[in-house]
Amino acid sequence: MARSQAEKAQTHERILTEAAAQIRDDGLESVSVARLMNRVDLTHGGFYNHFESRADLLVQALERALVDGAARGRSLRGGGRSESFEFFVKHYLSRSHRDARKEGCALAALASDVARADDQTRAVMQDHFHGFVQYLEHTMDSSGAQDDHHAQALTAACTMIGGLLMARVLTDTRESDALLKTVRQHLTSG
Amino acid sequence: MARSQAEKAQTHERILTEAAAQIRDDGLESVSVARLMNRVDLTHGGFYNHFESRADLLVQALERALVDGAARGRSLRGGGRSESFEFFVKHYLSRSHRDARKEGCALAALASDVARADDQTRAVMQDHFHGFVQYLEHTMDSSGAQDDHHAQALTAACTMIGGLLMARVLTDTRESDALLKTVRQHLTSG
DNA sequence: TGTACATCAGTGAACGCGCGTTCACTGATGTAC
DNA sequence: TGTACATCAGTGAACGCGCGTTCACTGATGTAC
Repeated sequence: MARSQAEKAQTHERILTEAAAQIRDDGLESVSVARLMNRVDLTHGGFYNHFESRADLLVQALERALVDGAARGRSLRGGGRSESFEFFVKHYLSRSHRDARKEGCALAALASDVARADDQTRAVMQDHFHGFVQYLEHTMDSSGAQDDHHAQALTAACTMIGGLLMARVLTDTRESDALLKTVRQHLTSG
Repeated sequence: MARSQAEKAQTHERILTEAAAQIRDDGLESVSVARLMNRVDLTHGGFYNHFESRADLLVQALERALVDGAARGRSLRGGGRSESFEFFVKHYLSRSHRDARKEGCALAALASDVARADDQTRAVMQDHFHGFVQYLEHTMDSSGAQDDHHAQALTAACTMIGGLLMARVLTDTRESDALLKTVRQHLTSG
């Protein structure tokens, strides 16, 4: 039942993509090797042809989750001239983003998990957090204001991540919607 | 080896306090019944004299973690007239709070975990989030400004939780310190 | 106050289960000639 | 192009282990008389 090299690469990709979705949906610790392999229609033994260990997979899946989450944001902006801070905030703090954990920003989905993880894992998220802040700063630079854009971008990033997280915590949909709206308005009014 | 009723209450308390510290330090899923009981110098069988199940314990431990986290903030304020927004933000976004997950704010420690938990669990955190926002609003009401304090308190809460979380993610201590300082200044300059 | 007894907090063996990982095996792939 | 063979992706049984939960047991507690 061997497969070609191209097929192996595809399999690797499928495992990683599934794991990345899984950890955003249910946390780093929710991944079980056998269950993960079943979801991509394979048996568990083959896992070790692709990854050294479960821990190795988790680091790679976190990286992938962060990339996928950022890519989703990028796809929204498309080719148009929609790279405004307001546009980005509006989509980041939207009901659809709140309700799509599996496809959404991995910074928010996994912040608490990674905050208690080892250095290697935190370093992966740290890099992507830098990218997130830099993008925000970039959208601000094209605006006219003169203030310290880095400090503003850093704070906005924390507000957005915290806001999305708390919107996902609230059980009352109306209240969660209201939180998103309030935070959105606060960020785009200043 | 039976114990008096007073001793039972003490045991219950010790289990709950230990579990509350444990989940803030290492997440809801990190609790194992046998390990938890060992940490309070008991054997695992006795656990079910105190809790219906592990899931039951986790809900109660979350409640306790949130209460303990809030109590820690309250103890800082002491009896003095230190209930200013600035004072609270300064301590919430401090290095010592960042480095004391076990004793710190459970909203930040468990936000991602709870965001993906069941309704009952999320409702527990929701209640405490309300309390957190109300306290912030209260500290603002004593200030002179006229703006919408509820909206400001809600946004500040998200910024503080997101800021503390990301400070814990960053592996570079200097950078983490700088993040805390930047967010602190941003919150207390407006 | 003293005795007889029901209660029940805590013990530790046992249960069935899913976990991460290993490994002998299979058969298609892809290379050497 | 055709044949012989090494490689290696994927299979599935097996491993030892820790998990949550149950239960018969123990002996101090605390009540009834």
